[in-house]
Amino acid sequence: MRIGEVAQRSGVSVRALRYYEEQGLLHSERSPGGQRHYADAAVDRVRFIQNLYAAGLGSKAVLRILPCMDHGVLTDEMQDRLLAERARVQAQLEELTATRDKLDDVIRAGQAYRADPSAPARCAVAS
Amino acid sequence: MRIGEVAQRSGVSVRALRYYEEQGLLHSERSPGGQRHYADAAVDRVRFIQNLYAAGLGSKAVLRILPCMDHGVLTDEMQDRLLAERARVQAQLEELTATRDKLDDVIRAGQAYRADPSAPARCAVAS
DNA sequence: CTAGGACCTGACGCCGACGTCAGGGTCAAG
DNA sequence: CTTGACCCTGACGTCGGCGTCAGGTCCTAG
Repeated sequence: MRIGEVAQRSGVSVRALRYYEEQGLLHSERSPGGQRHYADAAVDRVRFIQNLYAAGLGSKAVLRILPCMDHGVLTDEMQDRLLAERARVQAQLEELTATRDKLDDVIRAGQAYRADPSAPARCAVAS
Repeated sequence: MRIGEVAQRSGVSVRALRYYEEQGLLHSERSPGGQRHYADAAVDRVRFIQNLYAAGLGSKAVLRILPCMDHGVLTDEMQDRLLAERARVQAQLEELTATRDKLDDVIRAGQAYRADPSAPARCAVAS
């Protein structure tokens, strides 16, 4: 499939796909005329890349992680990196959970205030 | 307390605090000489701002959310925004969880390979 | 009174992950 | 063979969240 279809299926822009290739994150075969052609698996790969970006990893970190998806092989160094990134993601998860809960607090406090404006007003900003 | 102490306690840079003020996220009283002075609550506020940033909200979104922390009052519009942002955070949480699990898959597959390199190698890249 | 550490206001720099524009080639259908 | 959709390679633009430097002020201790 060509780049436009990959873009559509994976939900990212054509420009982004070319950027990924530029960064060494995504490979393509070329037609005689120079156009990129991708295997079906590229779509999932792109989605995974997006996930890693969303998890706060930069393209360098992604570049360090992706090879083991290709080979299924894990050097000591790779394993360390993967574990380190896993830890980072886990930490992010916990922070995010706390933030969500805090948002819930604010929402609840506001609703309580709306129900009874004379009640104790301020919501806790406590950490 | 002055800006340096707030910075230290909240774990962000002095520059960042001035930036927050510039964006209308954080208020300070000024000494006669022009130096910023903060209430103790500023530290928690700053941490919360950081959390919201980490949750992927831009300063505009944060600016829309913070007022209700100050007043404890919730207009219809504010409530909608809060709920919307909560939903976004929740979605992020779920994506992140999936990403973490996928990382675990990769790690496990790699370890299995190391234990027995002749075993079925590739790990799943499936969405 | 003086030193030196903390603070002030601009204002420019940076970096990643693309957006966007220009100018031109490719390719399948009719 | 032509058309029109899709694709190509540069190369510059953007935007947020600060970092950093310059040149000057404040304030507290001794």
